[in-house]
Amino acid sequence: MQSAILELHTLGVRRASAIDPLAAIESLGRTVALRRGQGIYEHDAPAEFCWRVLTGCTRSVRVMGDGRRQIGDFHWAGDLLGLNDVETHFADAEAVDDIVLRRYSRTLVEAEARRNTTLTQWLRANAQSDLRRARRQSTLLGRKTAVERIATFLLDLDRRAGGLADEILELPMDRTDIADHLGLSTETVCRNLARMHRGGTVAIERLGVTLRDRPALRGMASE
Amino acid sequence: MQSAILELHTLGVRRASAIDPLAAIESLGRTVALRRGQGIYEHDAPAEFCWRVLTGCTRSVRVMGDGRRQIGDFHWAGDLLGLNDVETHFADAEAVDDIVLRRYSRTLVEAEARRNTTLTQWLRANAQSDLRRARRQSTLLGRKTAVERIATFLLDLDRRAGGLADEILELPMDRTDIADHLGLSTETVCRNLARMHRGGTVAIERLGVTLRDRPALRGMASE
DNA sequence: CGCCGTGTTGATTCCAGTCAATGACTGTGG
DNA sequence: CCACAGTCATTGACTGGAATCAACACGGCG
Repeated sequence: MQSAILELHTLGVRRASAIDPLAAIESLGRTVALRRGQGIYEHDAPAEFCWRVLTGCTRSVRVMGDGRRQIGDFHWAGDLLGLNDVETHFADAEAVDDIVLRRYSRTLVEAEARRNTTLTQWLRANAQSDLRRARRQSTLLGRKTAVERIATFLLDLDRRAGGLADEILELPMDRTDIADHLGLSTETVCRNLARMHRGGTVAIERLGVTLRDRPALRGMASE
Repeated sequence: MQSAILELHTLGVRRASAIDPLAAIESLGRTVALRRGQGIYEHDAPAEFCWRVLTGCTRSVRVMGDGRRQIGDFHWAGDLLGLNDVETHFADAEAVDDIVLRRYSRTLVEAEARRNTTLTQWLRANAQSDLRRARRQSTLLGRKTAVERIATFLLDLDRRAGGLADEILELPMDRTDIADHLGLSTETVCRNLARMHRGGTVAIERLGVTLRDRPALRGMASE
């Protein structure tokens, strides 16, 4: 359990505050490892736990009756999930690759939040930050073209990863996941990546892509 | 200022708690009336105020460089806006029709939130509720067809309005607003409404529509 | 070595967008 | 009271971008 927190601090943690907001209940958490594709929680199930990603990547999926999928968010080391689902979970959560999570009782988090104002404020900020990204995603899904969506997606990942010059940008999720996140088909994702590749904007690697021309990519994203 | 709150309680107020969360600072608010089309605040401007809709309807708009619009949300009597924008506003807000708002200083709201736990909790719940709707909208924009989007939209409005049998469902926004909310063109909105009309699912009225066959509409929405 | 899952590419279809014209109302001023 | 302009809604014709359908390539692994 100590190792979990220590490990966390050695990783590139996104949006993590200097002080761990869940420090007070950290020792009451439990570390869980899952293999790629396994489920973390399911839509409509009681939101008994929330989770912090320690290593790996997860996805939040909403599935329609006929199988159409929409991936709301990917979560990475340091991110929390399930925290903003009131009563029941609002989506399925699944492991994109092999992951390690730390699990906390929501009852405990909420109890702690009632006596710790800082935590409550932080929880609100967390919800607001999720909201901001969801709104940005709406613009992408409602109004952007396929190229714009893909360029935006790559730049978002790049920003999170630190935007290192010629480093390979790892894409743990498969083309279907990317497509379902961007409201496209896998074929359209492939074709546009191929086109960017031919144009010299990106290079397609074994486990990801390398961004060769970020300015061009920013142009394609029409932010 | 008393009249504002009284008036509020005489309206069909959505998601309003029995106790007004902003009661403590209600007397420090200011009532503002705007004509249709006027702006309330602008994207990237400092989020100095938040607002409660007393009468009428507002829209939150994100505009891309080339003019493409995405309307995130419509807000109605009882709804708060601008509350979840941290530091600066994340969208433009405009009056859909003639509206009356009550304006509160965000500094005061935040100050009150620091000493009033109930308010803090409520603010978080507010952000979560906005988030939930934004996520639902993502599924709509990412994966639903034009008919499904329109049917979903109509049923959402209907639910808010109370779902009265043959009452006319007022649509204060124009077709462009609906289109920009659903990620469609005005023509597609028109054509599909016309098709629903021909099929007897809805009737198209002067200032709105009447839902003639809600079960059929629910089928079209594929929720 | 050959299977299987994933990725890529090609051919074709189709839903929704675009362009264009017309119609229905509203409000205004003569 | 009516003519007119302006706005918004509707409908039609055509186009186009992405989806769908269909092979095929490739790498990992039993």
